[in-house]
Parts: sequence; C-alpha cells; structure tokens
Amino acid sequence: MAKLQDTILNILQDSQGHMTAEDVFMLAKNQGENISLASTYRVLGQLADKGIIKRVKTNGQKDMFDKNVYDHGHLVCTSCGKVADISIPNLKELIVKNAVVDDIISYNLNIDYLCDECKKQGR
Amino acid sequence: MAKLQDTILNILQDSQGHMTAEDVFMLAKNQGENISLASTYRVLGQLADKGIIKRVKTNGQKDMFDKNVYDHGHLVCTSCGKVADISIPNLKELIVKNAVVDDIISYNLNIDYLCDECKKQGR
DNA sequence: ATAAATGCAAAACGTTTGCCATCGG
DNA sequence: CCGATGGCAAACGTTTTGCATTTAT
Repeated sequence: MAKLQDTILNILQDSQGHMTAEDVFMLAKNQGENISLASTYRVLGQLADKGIIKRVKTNGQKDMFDKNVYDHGHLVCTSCGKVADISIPNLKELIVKNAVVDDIISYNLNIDYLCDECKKQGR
Repeated sequence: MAKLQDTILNILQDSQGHMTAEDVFMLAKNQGENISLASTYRVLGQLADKGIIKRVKTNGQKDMFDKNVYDHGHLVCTSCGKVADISIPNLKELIVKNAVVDDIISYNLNIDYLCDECKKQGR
C-alpha cells in the first residue's frame, strides 16, 4: 500500500527541498526501487494536492517539489541553477494591502540572481 | 519589413497587457493577418529579448506577454483566470535584504486569489 | 475477490526549430 | 539578386493519461 508514497516522501524529507521529479525518480532508482518517472510525477502530484508538499513552478524548467509548505520564495541562480529559499516576513500582508483585496490564496515568488560561487568565478 | 512585429506590438499596446501568444495570434487573424502561431511566438520572444515587452511565466499555463516592463507582480483569479497587475513598492529592496545577497536580476511574483466578481457569485 | 497501486508506452500540451517560399530593396 | 521575414510542419521537453499487470487485504 502506497509504498511509493513513503519512499518518495522520505527522499524529499532527506533532501534540502526543491527537487525535480526526475531527481526524486533517480534517487529512488539508485536505492533499488523499481519505479517509473510517470509514477513519480503521479505520487508527487498527489502529495502536493494533499498539501503535504509544495509544487513550485519554475521559470520554464521542470517543476520542483518542496518539502517546505509554508509561504516562501525561491532564489534561483541563473548560472548554476541552484535554488535557495527566501522568507519575506509579512509579504502576504503587503500583497493584500497593495492589491486592495480582502485576501489571497497563495503566492509564488521566484527570483533570478547570481549566487556567490558563480559571481566569484566571474560567470 | 518586420510587419508582424508592428502588428503584434500594436495588439499588445491596445490590450490590458497579459496576453497569451494564442490571444495575440487570434486577434491578429481576426484583423485579417495571415499569421501562424509559431511566428507569433517567434516575434513575441524577440520583443521580450529586446526588453520591449515582458514575458511572464504563469503557474503552469501558457506564458503571458505583458506590455508593462517595469517590475510588478500578477494577481490571477483562480476561478475566472483574470489577471491584474500589482506593484509592491520596494519589493526588490526587501528581497535583497531578506535574501542576504548583493543584488538580484529580476523577480516574478504570481498571486492566486479570488476576484471580486467571482467572490460575489459565490464561486 | 476486489480495489488500490504502479510500470510502461503513448498522448497531450506549450513552445521552439528547420526548412522552404516569399517579399523588399 | 540577396537577405530578412514568416508560414508550415515537425521536433522538443515536460507532464499526464490509458491500460494492463501486479500487489495488498
């Protein structure tokens, strides 16, 4: 029963978050699971629907699945693709105030930047 | 020369912004242009590369092309799909401060909400 | 025995590309 | 004539689906 779900959840929890379906799929294979990419997507989608994990749409690349479900943004290095979380206190309130709406459902904040390592290497 | 580019630019300028390539394509056809969807994408991409318009990745659906090139976010109604702009003063500075980075390249803020009309209709 | 879970291959979707015809100078 | 432009169909990368098989109870 729902064996894949546990496997995938464990992989995500052991990660730094922000894994693509393919990342998860390959890790699962490496630890001996007989798994397909389609099932990985299927299970990750189910987990996201239940709110156990968060699906994050990136700027054009593969979706990422994040074990952190609280509201937060993502810094994406345009050179190496590394992703880091960023939490902006009261951003939700700020949005509500500036948008002149009663409430919002959720927000998605993606930031392109050049990470320290890439900057040092002059990329 | 570059006739399509003018056509497309005009369509965008006449719009409220946030049009999909398909929207632009259909409007152009309706005004008598012999145009293809591929060319629409091609020209919109070129305009975005030049910084004349802004390409906005949405949460999984079709990209939107926006005549407003300044930094701003988008409110997307989860019921009717309507899109509105939102400008948050100093958001860039807030991001830089909270991310503990020197600078960012750009950000993309997408907000899911329920617009007034949809709320009134109990959706 | 029955329902849920899953692999596999194929479809679907938005987007991009290659190639050829056509247009403008 | 030559280069830029753009239509068309085919390719592409990611994600989803249909279906048959396996698994669990």
